[in-house]
Amino acid sequence: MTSLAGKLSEIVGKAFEEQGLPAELGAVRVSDRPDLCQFQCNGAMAAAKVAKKNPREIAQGLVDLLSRNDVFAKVEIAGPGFINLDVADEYLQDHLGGVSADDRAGVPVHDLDETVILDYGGPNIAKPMHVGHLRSSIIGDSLRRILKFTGYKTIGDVHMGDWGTPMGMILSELDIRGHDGPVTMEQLAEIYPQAAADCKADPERMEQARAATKKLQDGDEEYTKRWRQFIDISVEGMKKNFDALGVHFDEWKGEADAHQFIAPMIEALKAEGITAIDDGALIIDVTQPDDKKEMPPLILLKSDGAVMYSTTDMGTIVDRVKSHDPDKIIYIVDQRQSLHFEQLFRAARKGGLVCEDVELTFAGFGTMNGKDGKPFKTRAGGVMRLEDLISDAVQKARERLKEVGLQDEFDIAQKVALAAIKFADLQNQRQSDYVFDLFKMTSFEGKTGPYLLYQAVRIQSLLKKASDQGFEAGKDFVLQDADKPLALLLAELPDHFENTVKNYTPHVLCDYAYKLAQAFSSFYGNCHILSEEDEHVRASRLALCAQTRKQLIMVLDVLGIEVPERM
RNA sequence: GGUCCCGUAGCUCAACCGGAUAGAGCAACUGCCUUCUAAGCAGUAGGUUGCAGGUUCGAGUCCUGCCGGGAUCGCCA
Repeated sequence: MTSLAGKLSEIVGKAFEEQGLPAELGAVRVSDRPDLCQFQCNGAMAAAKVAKKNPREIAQGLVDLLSRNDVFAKVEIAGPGFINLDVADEYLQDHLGGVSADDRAGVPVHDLDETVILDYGGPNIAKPMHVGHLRSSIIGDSLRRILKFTGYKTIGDVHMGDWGTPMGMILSELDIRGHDGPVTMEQLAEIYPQAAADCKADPERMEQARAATKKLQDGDEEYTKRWRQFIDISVEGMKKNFDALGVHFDEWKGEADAHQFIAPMIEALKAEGITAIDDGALIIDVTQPDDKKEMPPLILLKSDGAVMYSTTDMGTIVDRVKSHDPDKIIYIVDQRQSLHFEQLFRAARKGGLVCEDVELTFAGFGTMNGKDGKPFKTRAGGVMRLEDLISDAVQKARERLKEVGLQDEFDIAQKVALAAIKFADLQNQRQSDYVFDLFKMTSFEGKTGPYLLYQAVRIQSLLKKASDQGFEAGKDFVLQDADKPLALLLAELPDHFENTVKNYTPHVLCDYAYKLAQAFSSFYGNCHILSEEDEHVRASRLALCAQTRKQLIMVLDVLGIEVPERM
């Protein structure tokens, strides 16, 4: 199944073909002038440009053909050569009947049995999770849900930072302090920043950290034991955070898990003759003849022989190909790492780590800035902890629940709070930076997650009342003029889904969900539903409500947002 | 300095392949809870899309130049 615009595109495309024009030009889209028509096709103007003909003449030929089709209630030419279309009520009603009978609301299934690995979250060992981790986690988890719904086999991997120099910083700091035995999360949270600051300030201290890193990577028994311990304790904390966010992973791997693949990989790359030694480091040149910009080489081994993130990222690709044979690997990582990923992808292809037909995508996200336009910091200069943000939002939600006379239910407050946080983040375009605003993120009014929940909950309540009165939603639609905006919007879902999947942009679905909720709220305010006298109209409107609820829940679900029973 | 990204209403952001009258939310103002949840609805106001050219029937979107901001440019991730 497809969207209504999709169906119309096919019909209009055929008309183009009959006129000896390419079918693609028959693409129909939702009109951006709803006052004039429901749908528009701009292809006649494009065709005219190529054929150097009068666009209105071309449009006229198409209009003559299309007017004979009883799918359309109106076909007319406007302006320079727009073809404006209205569908017949019966056609819209039939289409909607099909949508409501489909448990996917018309969203097609991608059934090629393809596997996609998503790399998101990326928390670091020994650092408490802060709001900076939100974007990767939330966008990644949402993309995982979206692709899963679309029909891919999905694997979400947290890909922890657990094998680089920060590990050496911690281990050497423990040595300096003479610390023996296990460390607690609290100790770690104090030790790591101290070590990092010292290393930054003192090159000699940094050398110690590098040496410790190398020693760990070489398998030193004592270091490995300690490392294992603080990894375990860190992961425990992370899981708590991700659980609180409702962010799911299928794999809890990290950089260290790539270690076993690295030595053989490097041997193979050397054998291929694509490596070189430069300043003591082992590198792969990834420049290409048509490069306009400078492209630094990818470093496989540092001059001291230790591995770094470029190495583990390569090894991780080997691991992923071996264990899952993926068709796509998508990285949801800070935009600022784009150069690294370009180098990585080039090196991986050059070294034959992945086949040509495996898609490697860097789905970068923008930086979370403060109101000053610089990367977000709290007033104290630190970063806001994730758990503080969540408890803040939950607290506000509980107060709100009390205000509106619902007894304080933690479950509802939790759902409202998470909806607010997640929607506030996801509605931003993935690629661009955005301003972190605590107030906005914990707001429940306007274009927010709770607004969407509220509309869904209203529908639930309405449907319950209806069934209490013995009214049922109909299977057929009998649309009045006041019902049509909502009905037409319901028929758009597949297009927005497609757009989101193509570009990995959840904000497109956020926007759609919001528009749908808005259209419903307007409909709800303008139309009698339960008190509607005509039973066919009433049943049809109940069906519209039910369908709106279904689609809202469906979209919110792939955004990682749960709807409470009431609020 | 090289490369890349951004500049849209007072603020935060949309605008699918170049389409018609550039849309939302917040903040401001005016109405609406005696029919279904006011976390809401209806409405008013707010714009030379940074500036100057160009391409096009048509430009926020493409091209050139300029101004302003940001990111990045080998052993950190």
